[in-house]
Amino acid sequence: MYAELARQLTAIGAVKRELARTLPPECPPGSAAVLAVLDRHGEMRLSRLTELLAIDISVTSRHVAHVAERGWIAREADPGDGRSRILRLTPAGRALLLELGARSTAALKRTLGDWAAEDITLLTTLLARLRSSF
Amino acid sequence: MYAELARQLTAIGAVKRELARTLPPECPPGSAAVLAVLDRHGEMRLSRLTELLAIDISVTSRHVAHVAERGWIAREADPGDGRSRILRLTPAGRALLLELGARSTAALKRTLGDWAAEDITLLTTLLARLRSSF
DNA sequence: TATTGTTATACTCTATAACTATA
DNA sequence: TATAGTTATAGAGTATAACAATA
Repeated sequence: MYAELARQLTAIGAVKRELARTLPPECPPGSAAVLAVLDRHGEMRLSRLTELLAIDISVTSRHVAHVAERGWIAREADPGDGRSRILRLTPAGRALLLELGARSTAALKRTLGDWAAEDITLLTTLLARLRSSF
Repeated sequence: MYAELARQLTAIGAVKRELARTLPPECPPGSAAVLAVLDRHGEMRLSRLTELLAIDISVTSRHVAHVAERGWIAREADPGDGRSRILRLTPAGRALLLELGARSTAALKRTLGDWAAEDITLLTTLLARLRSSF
């Protein structure tokens, strides 16, 4: 049972790659993830973003630098701590995120069109639960 | 609905990384995937393996070279086509696979110990279905 | 001419370690 | 001294394109 789940988890990479192909060249998956988290959870500092992405802070730092250079997020001084900055989506970042959402939704709708809505919701819920278990 | 599924799919990378950490240094995830497919579907040529892994054939070629160098698979001449070779697990490869399965199972059991068996099966089934939809 | 693989190159993601600046 | 970030370096996965060998 566990072995089969492990197999499916590794094989799911193909699906993720398909979704990644819908992204514009300027916005690699790592950038999209940063924008999505900031949109969902609001402004935050780098360490908090690192926790939510579950990657090393050095990786987060590079992703953030990438999206900041393109004007999709702003880094403002943290009034309470001179070592960190507050990260926040800009209007341009929000607009891009809308576009990305439309693309991935279209891709999923195209390939999952024959799924029952309840099954999609169920899968989403189970994935969220799996993630929180780790 | 689709957007939320897309988000969970990208976030699931953290879980995959956790599982990957259980692998021995000599056997990166790509190698493990090759061995798993050969174990599940039996001997085959590179092009077939490429289909099953859903990656580019150039990538498959490198993964296969890696596991072949370590003696985990054998590449025998294809009697029907001089351009390709038949890939098959060796006893050493099979033994390694057993070890890998034990490790990933232990890791999943540790973190998913409080899940109902039906939920694990359900998640596995839905992931398989998602993959086949793509 | 078409197909099967291989190899060179490049890009993205990730982690570790060393380092700077501030608390 | 401890913490927040940054940067350099290295390892792994993947795709594209050019190429060799065989069908």
